[in-house]
Amino acid sequence: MEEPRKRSRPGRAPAPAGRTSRPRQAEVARLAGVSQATVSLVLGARKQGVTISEETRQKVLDAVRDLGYVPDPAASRLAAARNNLLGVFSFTSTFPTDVQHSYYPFLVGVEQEAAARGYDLVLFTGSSTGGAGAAGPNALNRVRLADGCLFLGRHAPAGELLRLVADGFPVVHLGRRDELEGLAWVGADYISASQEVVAHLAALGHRRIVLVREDDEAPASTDREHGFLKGLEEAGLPGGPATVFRSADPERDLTAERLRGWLDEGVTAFVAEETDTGDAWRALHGAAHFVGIDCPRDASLALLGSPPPDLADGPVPTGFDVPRPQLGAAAVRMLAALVAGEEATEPLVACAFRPGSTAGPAPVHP
Amino acid sequence: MEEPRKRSRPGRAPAPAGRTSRPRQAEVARLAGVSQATVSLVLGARKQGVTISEETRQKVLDAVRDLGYVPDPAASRLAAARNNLLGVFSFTSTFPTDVQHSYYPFLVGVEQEAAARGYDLVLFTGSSTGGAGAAGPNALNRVRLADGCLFLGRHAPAGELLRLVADGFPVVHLGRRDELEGLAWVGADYISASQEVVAHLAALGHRRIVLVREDDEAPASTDREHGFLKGLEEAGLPGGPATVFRSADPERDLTAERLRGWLDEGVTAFVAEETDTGDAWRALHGAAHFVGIDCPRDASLALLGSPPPDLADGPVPTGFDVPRPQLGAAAVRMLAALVAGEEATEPLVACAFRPGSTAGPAPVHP
DNA sequence: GCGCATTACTAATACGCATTAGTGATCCGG
DNA sequence: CCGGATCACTAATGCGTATTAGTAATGCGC
Repeated sequence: MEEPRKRSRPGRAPAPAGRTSRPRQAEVARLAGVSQATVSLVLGARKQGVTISEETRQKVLDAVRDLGYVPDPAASRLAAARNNLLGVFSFTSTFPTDVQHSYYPFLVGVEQEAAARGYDLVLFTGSSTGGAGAAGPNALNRVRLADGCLFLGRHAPAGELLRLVADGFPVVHLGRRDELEGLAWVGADYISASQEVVAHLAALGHRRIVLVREDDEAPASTDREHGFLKGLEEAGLPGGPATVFRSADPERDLTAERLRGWLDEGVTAFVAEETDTGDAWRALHGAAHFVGIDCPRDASLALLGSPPPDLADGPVPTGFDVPRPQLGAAAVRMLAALVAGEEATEPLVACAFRPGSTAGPAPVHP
Repeated sequence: MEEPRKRSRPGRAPAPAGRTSRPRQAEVARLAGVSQATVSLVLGARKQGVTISEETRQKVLDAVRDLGYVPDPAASRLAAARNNLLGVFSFTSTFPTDVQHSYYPFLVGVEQEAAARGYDLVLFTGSSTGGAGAAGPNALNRVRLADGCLFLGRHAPAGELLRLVADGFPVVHLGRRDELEGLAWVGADYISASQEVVAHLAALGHRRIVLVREDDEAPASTDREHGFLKGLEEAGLPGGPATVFRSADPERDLTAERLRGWLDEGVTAFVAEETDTGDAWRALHGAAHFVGIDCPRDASLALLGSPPPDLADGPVPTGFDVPRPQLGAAAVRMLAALVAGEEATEPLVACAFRPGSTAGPAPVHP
């Protein structure tokens, strides 16, 4: 048989030359005259029952100082079975050249909340997927190296997302996505916010209000319409499809004639939804200006969201702000909950009403 | 006595409830009908002698795909391997509320270059906030989880940085930092760029040029002065301390009288350095405006950098642009080189000359 | 057809730390 | 003064991966 000599250790290559190896807990333990486990106990946040005498504690801490010991995060995280890493995946590049197109405002909240909870962030770039990551149908797999992952934008392929969810991997989508069964998400409460804007207009005396929206089926759009109609109903105002103007190209279809027609019919307030392009608001704003409306004297305007950058210099529109940093923070909270195996937290984040200066009392009609 | 049942395993807390754990190499191995070691061999970059049959290789790769296996970064690191993660650490929050103060332009380049090389980025958070991420003297230590780390801003504590370097951990500082022995950095070549601006002015016929700078010792400042003086010398113009106006508070000290004095002495061009606050340029710009100088007819102005945001709407200053995205990319290139055990790459990145509209031919003197 | 190479794997670690069962001591009540 | 409780620690193990020694199977030369 084999004689019991010590195996010439497999498992490790010699340490890279020239690299002064840092002290380990074992060295600290030797210097302090205790066991490695004791060192770990002293250094680790006190868990439960374990008690360490003050004397031992000091010996260990002294040794730690003398040797300049610092823990190896890889080992800690491996042993603790959690990496303290949250993924952030955006299908487009996280830092596009043009900051206007970035998720920056969300990331502000994401970073803050993650930091507050002791998580670091891993940024995955789905767009490139060059180098190591396979671009194939499994491009999303790489996110599994984190404890959970946040998805930004509506371009993440549904199939892969659901696969992750089905595997029990914690996933949170920033932006409503409830067509995907089981996918956790956080989103802004456009319904309540839109309703509130209508209530504001109604309180100012407006009886006939029209919503201008683009022609898509995104939840963000239908929610706003929903809230708009709910607001009308609450205020006891006439609702129905006639109060909603829907167009695939508002800048072309929202003509001066149409606007004058509405005014003649007694409409005194107009509400536009916010979209990627900002076209609805731009069209409304443009037509009102063209017709020569003195806003808010002749009529009131409101915007269900924030104005596009090119109109940022104009008067502040009455409406609401999407609290992007708070959305980011809420997403991290939910993700952290899922990672911890808890229930998902509240998905809806309230929008802040913005008084603005484009809405005023309804003009007294002759 | 106890019957020989399996020890109720110490060493591990039960996995968080309800969480199906990610697949490991062991699961892949079982599915493929091979050993864990084989999986590791197939996935790892082919080392030496080991050979794997194409058939086995495929079985393993199929199993990897089916299970969505991704290596655990902590385990990889612990086993002395790479994990394709580059750290990004900024002492201040990476995404401050005000995008103006962010490292965004650098990150554009960092992300691109990292993606191109197959690295993902880990954003180490909690630098500013006192979150769970520990503020202690070892706040920087967690970056060791990554293969290397990029540091932004000049607030990273020197001691800890040097400790990382001394331990052989790949570190690159974005921004010159050569007072720290052994620290690799990348920075903009302010010397050449400043020299070029002076050359441009000299070519326009200016014979007397004054530099306005703030009163600090940052390399970015001294480099600009150095390049300025070098430019004068090259052009055969009078140099010396008289051509440099140095003030801790330029807006107060750079008075209209002083400016008139210079003009009377025959100075026809003024150069300001760029600083965090932009005060030098603001003072110069303000005084020139106050004195009623028609720029560039009466005198030329130049800015060694970019104007502060509040002056972004004014005329484009002649000077140079700091190529922030390229700096980010260069930093990643250097970091990747260090991780691969190669020599550091070129640390200096050239700035782009910006013609602008504030410099013109020197006025003909009576 | 026997030794020696080569091929294609697997077994057995080691990495550094966290956790928990176990083990002497010491204390305490009755 | 004995059994149990408490205290203060240590031993043993596992986390998931990389590496290397070992091995069975096959090929090959002479």
